[in-house]
Amino acid sequence: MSKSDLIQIGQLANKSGVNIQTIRYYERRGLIKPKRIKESGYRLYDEGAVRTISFIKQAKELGFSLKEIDSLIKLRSPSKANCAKVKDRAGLKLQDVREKLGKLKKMEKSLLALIDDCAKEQTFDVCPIITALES
Amino acid sequence: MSKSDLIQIGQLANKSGVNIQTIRYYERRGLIKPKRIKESGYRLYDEGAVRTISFIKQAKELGFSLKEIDSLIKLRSPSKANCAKVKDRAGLKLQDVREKLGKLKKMEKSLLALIDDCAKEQTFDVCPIITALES
DNA sequence: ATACGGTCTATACCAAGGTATAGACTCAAG
DNA sequence: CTTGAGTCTATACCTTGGTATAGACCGTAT
Repeated sequence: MSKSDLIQIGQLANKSGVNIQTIRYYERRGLIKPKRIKESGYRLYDEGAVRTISFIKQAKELGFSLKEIDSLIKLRSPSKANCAKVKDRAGLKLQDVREKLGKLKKMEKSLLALIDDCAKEQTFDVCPIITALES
Repeated sequence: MSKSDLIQIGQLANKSGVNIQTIRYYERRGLIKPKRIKESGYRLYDEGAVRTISFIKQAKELGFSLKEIDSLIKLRSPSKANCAKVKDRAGLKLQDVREKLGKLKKMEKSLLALIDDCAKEQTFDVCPIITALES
């Protein structure tokens, strides 16, 4: 597929596994926009759009809101002019991500422990899953 | 505070930083229940409830739905009878958690790269953030 | 015994993130 | 040149995860 092959919204929806209305909704929210629009009003997208949608889906699964995802997406293509600002915001996002990483690692550990203990047919007074995330 | 000190819903809400209605909502959803209930109907909670609520809050931030969190909580206290089932479900949750971990790590990496490149005042053709999560 | 804050149930409302429908227009195939 | 699938806008509706309010009851300090 060459760089200039543009697809319609239905194909984009298919490729990226979301509803057509959802794509239009993301557009209203400013998360994505078509490469170009025909005179008829038909939206035309490039391959990058598939990646953007799949990014949105995954970031959502990681607990980011559409607003946060928007600000992540907008970090793209920093120029000299906005580089400092982008760097700051990327730093903030990095903190978020690392916090989430820490919590998930604790959760992973406790699930492993649970599975292990279970194998030994043990029981617990205190739930190891819940205890895992104590600050 | 001794083991038998029970607190009222308002205190629980305060300690765990959520709304009183939210606690009652979680109860309706089966995520939490009071240690005991007075004849007056007043709910009384132990310290474990604070931990449960804080677990729910954190798991939500990690992108788990209340339904998923419910099933995580219900993994607690496996007995010989249900141990095999608990082990299976813990295994499934572990997969979820590891997938999320992988994605977050990619995100962390690309944020670091972004910050680094930004420091050198570079620009990009393709957004490194979005590219990061490609499967 | 009364006042005042906490709690109860029930019900209504809210925001985020979609999803569905109606009615009109587009476009490619026959 | 029509027919059927795809798309358009606009609007209404839905689910999840809460939050607020009303009206009644509880509990304790004065």
